[in-house]
Amino acid sequence: MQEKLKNIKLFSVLGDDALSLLANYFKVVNHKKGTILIHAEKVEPYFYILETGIARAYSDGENQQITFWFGQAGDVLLSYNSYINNKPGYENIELLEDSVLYQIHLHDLFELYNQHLALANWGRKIAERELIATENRLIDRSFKDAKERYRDFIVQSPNLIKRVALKHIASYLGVTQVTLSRIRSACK
Amino acid sequence: MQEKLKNIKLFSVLGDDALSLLANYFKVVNHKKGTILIHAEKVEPYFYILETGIARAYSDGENQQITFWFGQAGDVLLSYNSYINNKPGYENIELLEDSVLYQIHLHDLFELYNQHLALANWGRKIAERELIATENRLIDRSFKDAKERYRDFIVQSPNLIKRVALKHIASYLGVTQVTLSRIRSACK
DNA sequence: GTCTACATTTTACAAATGTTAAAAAATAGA
DNA sequence: TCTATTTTTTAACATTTGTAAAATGTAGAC
Repeated sequence: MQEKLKNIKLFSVLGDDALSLLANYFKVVNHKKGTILIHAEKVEPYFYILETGIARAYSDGENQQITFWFGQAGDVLLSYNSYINNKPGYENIELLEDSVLYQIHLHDLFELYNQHLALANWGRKIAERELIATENRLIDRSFKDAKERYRDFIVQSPNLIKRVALKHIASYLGVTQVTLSRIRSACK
Repeated sequence: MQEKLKNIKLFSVLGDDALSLLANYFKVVNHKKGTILIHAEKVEPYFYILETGIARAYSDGENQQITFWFGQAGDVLLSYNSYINNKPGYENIELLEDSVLYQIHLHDLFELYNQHLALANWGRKIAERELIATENRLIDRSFKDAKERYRDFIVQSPNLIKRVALKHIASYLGVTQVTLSRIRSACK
């Protein structure tokens, strides 16, 4: 397991001692495309890292779902409100492809955080990086119009464009599918 | 200093040992209204906690500034990209009132993170909480129209409505000042 | 192949928001 | 208090985006 974890970029900053500790608790799991790994309104007790596959996080509204995050190989999947506050989360996470994941129980992870300094700081950086990315997306919503956001998305996530339904990309970009379709036809 | 820090909610989860460690490095600083405490495009080496006052974080565009965050008493002010990547950040942070702050050098803070387990986990939670708040704001941009976002803002941040210029609130809500003005006059 | 379900595009119209400019109101300093 | 400056509002018009419904495209089951 330790060898497998070593291949994940997220773990590359960790020393062998931290890695071997983690390896004791991580477990490989496989899930089919369409699996809802994390459910909104529930306390979800697992922390996952995606080895292969694609995932999306979304929230349910009255008439629509809003996809606000995509996960790719090496990314962390979890219910942040479960993780931080031990309370039901706001996000569903769906696997958009058959996936292989590494799974650890939050209980174990927190135990490790409280035992191992390097791991606690590693966990800190995971959240900090995600925060910067999210804050930048929020800022882009104001600075850039939908066309620019779509163009940026194509450049920054060419692999997602190919593999993810446009309706999900539309809501990720903050527009309806009709608007995205208009943008796409104007680009031809 | 330790007694002062104890009054900040952010520190309430810390034990006396962690707090006294921190207290050795934190320093009280005063700044006038209008001070730009954190500059975009620069590596900013300090981590601040606001004791009294109000602050806003904004990014500069070609024709406009986008305010994407407000800080109040007890909140953390820093350049996340300086903090995490030791690289120039994207945010300016301006004090909107005369303020009292606690200041610590990032170098010292990281030293503490690498010495003290409880502090490393405390730093983790700071970022995690901010992440949840930011992610929720991003989701709200899609689910709610400007009128709803304004109403929510009034309810959730009544103190900011009173003390912050409407032009800043407009860009925080993701609309122009003209649109916010229309919303406000329709609410009367 | 044909059927079915689902995804995407297109169309026409409606609603929301942006742009620009100007007026009005509020505020800070002298 | 008065002036100068800034903030906020208002107006007219342009643009973007949303909504609903129909048309088209796509993939898999049979």
